[in-house]
Amino acid sequence: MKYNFNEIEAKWQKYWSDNQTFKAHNKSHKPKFYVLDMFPYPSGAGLHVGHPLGYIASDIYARYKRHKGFNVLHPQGYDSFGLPAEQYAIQTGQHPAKTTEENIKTYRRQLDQIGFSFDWSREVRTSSPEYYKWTQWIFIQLFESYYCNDEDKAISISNLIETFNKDGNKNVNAAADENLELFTAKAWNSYSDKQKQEILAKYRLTFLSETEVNWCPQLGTVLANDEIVNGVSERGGFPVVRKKMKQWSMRITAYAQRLLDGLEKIDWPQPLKDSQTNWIGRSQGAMVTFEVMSTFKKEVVKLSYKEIEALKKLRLNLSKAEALLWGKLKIKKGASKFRHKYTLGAFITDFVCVSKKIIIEFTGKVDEKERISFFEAEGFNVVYLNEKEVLKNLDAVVVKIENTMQFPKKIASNKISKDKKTKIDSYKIDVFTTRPDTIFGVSFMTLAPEHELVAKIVTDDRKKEVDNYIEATAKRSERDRMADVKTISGVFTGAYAIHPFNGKKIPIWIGDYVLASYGTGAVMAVPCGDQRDYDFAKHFGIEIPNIFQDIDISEQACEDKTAVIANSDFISGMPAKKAIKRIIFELEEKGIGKGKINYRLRDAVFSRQRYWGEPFPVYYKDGMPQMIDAKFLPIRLPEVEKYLPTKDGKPPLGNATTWAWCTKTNSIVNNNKLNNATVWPLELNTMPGWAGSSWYFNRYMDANNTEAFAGKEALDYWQDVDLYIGGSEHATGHLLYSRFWQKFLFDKSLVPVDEYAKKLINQGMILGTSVFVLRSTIKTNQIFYSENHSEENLALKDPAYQFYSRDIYEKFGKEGIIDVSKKIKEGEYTEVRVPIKYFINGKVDVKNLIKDINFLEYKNSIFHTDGGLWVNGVYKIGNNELSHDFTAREEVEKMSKSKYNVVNPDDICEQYGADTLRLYEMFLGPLVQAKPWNTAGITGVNSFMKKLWKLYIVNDKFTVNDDKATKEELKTLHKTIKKVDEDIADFSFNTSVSSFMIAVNELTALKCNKREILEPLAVLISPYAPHIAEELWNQLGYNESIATVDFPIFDAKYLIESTKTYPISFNGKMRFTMDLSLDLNKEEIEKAVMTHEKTQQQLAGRTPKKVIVIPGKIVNIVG
RNA sequence: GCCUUGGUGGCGGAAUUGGUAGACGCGCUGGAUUCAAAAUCCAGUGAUUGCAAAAUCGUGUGGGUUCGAUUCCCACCCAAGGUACCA
Repeated sequence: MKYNFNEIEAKWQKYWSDNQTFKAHNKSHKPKFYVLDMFPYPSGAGLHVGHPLGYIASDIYARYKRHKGFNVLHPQGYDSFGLPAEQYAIQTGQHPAKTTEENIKTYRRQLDQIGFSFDWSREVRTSSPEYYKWTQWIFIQLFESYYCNDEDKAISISNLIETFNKDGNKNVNAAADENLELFTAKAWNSYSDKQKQEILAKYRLTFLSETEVNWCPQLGTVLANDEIVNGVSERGGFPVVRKKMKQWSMRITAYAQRLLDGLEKIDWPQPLKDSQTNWIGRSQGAMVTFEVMSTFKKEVVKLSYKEIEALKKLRLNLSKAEALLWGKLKIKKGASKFRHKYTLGAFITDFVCVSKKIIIEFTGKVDEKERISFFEAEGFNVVYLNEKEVLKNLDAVVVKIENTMQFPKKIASNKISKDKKTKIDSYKIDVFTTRPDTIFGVSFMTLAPEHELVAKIVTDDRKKEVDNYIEATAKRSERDRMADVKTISGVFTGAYAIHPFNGKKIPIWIGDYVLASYGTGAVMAVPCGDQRDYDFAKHFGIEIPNIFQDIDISEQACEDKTAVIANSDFISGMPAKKAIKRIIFELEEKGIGKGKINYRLRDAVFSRQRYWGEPFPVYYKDGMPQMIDAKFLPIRLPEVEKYLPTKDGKPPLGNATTWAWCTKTNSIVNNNKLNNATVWPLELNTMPGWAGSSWYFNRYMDANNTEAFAGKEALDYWQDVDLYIGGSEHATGHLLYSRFWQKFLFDKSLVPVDEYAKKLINQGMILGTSVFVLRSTIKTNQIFYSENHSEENLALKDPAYQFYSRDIYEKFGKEGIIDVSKKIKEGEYTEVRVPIKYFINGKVDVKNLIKDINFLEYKNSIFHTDGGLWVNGVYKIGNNELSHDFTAREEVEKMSKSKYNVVNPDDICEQYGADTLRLYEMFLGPLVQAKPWNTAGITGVNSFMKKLWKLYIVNDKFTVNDDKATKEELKTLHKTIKKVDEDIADFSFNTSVSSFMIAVNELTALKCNKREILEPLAVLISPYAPHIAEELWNQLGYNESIATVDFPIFDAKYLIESTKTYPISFNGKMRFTMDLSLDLNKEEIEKAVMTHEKTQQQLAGRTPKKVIVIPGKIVNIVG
């Protein structure tokens, strides 16, 4: 009987599966314990060695807890919607469902082969309709809810409607859009259904909003941030533009404070909590409004070139009603002459008769209010029309206009008009500051260069400089602008703001250290209190008033909050805290500001323009989104012919022919039935990757429930996750969004707890070796040889990329590839990752690389190898040994499919067995630390397994006997029990493996083959190496699985020592050791040490100044 | 820039509340076994000097606290991950 791991592992894996050993029960007298892994995305590359790292750790924990008497829930599933499957579908035309199914099969085989104790009866797949039915259901719940700030929780939108019916919205305190308008109950009840829906959307927890996306016209898709490198698409290098798109958003901002507060009660790693805290970005301060001085520019704002161009187009593109009306109005001459699309101020009017001061406008413009006040302030009479009435009775409309011209309505008195005028003419700058107490120290303001006001306030003489600066800024990334604190740059706009308290003129600058995306994109600069403002002021010679008492600011700003405020009118002499309160009070009194808590967190975009994701349960009636009744869920993903966006840029679902909602039959019907009455278009976006993963941990509790996302009884029993293991890269994605959803579900009383994971551990990632090859950035028709090749040139039919062996680059390319090709200049080449599997013995296997599915675009490329080159996949020149060699650069980085550097665990299982793989991955180092993958040490772990086996089975015979264990044997055992208990509690699995090795080494040396020792040892090791443990347990004579056998109990009595080997140090340096009884007291120890000959030898006649004796620890002789 | 984590032999990594630095494993060297190899077993293995006994140096760098520092404090350097704050 040899240690045949393949046989043993297969045997026990089958046993576990046949006997459902790890099935968790929703009813049990045992205490519950829920161990969860972040479920994997089933990519085509299969499981890599980085995945199991966390899974092995959690599996050890789960198995350990079973031994400790817990009812353990340890499930697994697949986050199976995602981009790679879709990308593959685009490339190969295969349905993502099909490839996903295949990939899952591979994953399952690989997971099974490592021997995880998952309860597979609870498997979930986010892409299965039975699962996403409930994702859609939760989405509907979010749509039907709003966040009430008074109750501090989400409640049903129907409550809100009731309030509107009774009181309008004046008393509503809810998380909502910024641009809310007040309305009365009367007004509410007079609104059309559409208007009501528009207002409610501003409150709902999920809503449609215009959001900017990265649009790549050439690829015809929206790109994720990490698909963009240096402003162009990673694939293909095409330009990317910012484009506005209507998308679903989640009002996560409503939960900002609770997400922050919740962090205090969960045991998650501090760095992870920090990044969530920073992501939410709470800062307390005040909003202050500064008025811009309007001493110049009485003239109306000029339109930019772009706007004029747009105007020309507008004039050509009249609506039917407009065209009809223009036909009537343009014939009027003289004082009654009308112009159309004429600009007044910053507004474009529909029609205007300047001499008679009449404006004719179609209703329904977004900025209608501002238009009215401006037009009226300018003394115009405005006639409002709607399209329908023009189309219906043109003549009546013309009569109406003529009447107005004859009997002009008296417009508001001059005085009010003037007031309004100043209001319109003067711009305002809102700033958020955490130090409103320093407001008297403001000596300039800085706007972000992209701030919308910049173009409006800049003076003519500064315009050119400002424009140049804006252009230069646009090229810099936000990261770059933030990180670079050394370069101080900015431009004065020529405009001034007015200090709200002392009326001083404050110059307005723009500077790229201010980001448009943060706060209001404007800063009130206080150079004496902020180092960056200080540096800016110094650099440009701006005044630096000192508002701190007895503080020298000649060298640097004072950012100390304890400084007392001075030279600040009514707050002089106050400490910061008091001054802040007073200023906020004054700001509120004057109506120019208020105390505010600002969050950096923004509402989360919840749409993707992709195929392979959850469809929304939404159809559009007259352009307004409608939820499909929950009883008709799931709304299944439709079939499409192509997974690319449609020609007119709609998401891939736009290709579906059966994708309309019939409200009569409540079913999905063919698009040709669309009738704008009973059949309406369905939503074309799909949900993002984080939708399905935001609640899956609840589904596992009751995975097969068809009546609810999970039954109440199951939810109440399992409550929450006791241990969650996963990577820290999900800190601000999955881990924040899922907390948000959980809190929402909690508010709706759908789950019993508002934090779903008590404890979380981040496993460190496994690093892999990536291989980079050099490629020209452009395709050329000519192939040029480097000097060691022939001199001839070849002309290609089609232009192709050129790849260069690293050695060629090293030899010739130090000053750029120019020396190699004589045409490809420096900077015109780039690095491309290639899969590690084509990197053999330090060389790239070009022949097979170009056949790879991901490299099809390089099929016809030219590869400059060390001794020749490949053209069109054929080897052209050179026939020596070197000629096929293609070298590349290696780099250690995160192991990931997208980096093509994954290593598959299958080979290791095959060669050494799953138990060895499990132990080895743990033995690599601390769980939480990142470490490079290297199989060098695996033989050591494998030989440990063999040694363990040999303790029980010698010469193929089971040799365990019932003799009494010796003191030493018991000591080894209990030492190990203690260590393993402690290590598991600390998640220090690597040291456990070491202590197993030590134990086995010691027991081997003692020739121990006693049941009293070897039985507990098998249990001890079973969480780590379950297959061998089961087999040994079976050999020991048990027919039941070892999985729930009680864990050995540590007994300290076996570790009691009578002597201690004392290290004897001289001036802190250990010189020799002495065995002494632990019964000795300080004096006795000192005496024994001092009389020892080695001590005398060390002292060489000197008398020690001091002797430090710590009984049981150390002796140190000083002198 | 800032935040987080980390920096210990040739390599992965150990080291209780400050108390014998380098456990355990790999690799390497030598030996046993073998016709030979694999496998297995035994011994050695931080560096320098030395026949040895032993000595000196050594946990990223420089300081400090202490009888004693990988561990605590200060300053700095490097690497990886993240990128929000300072408005």
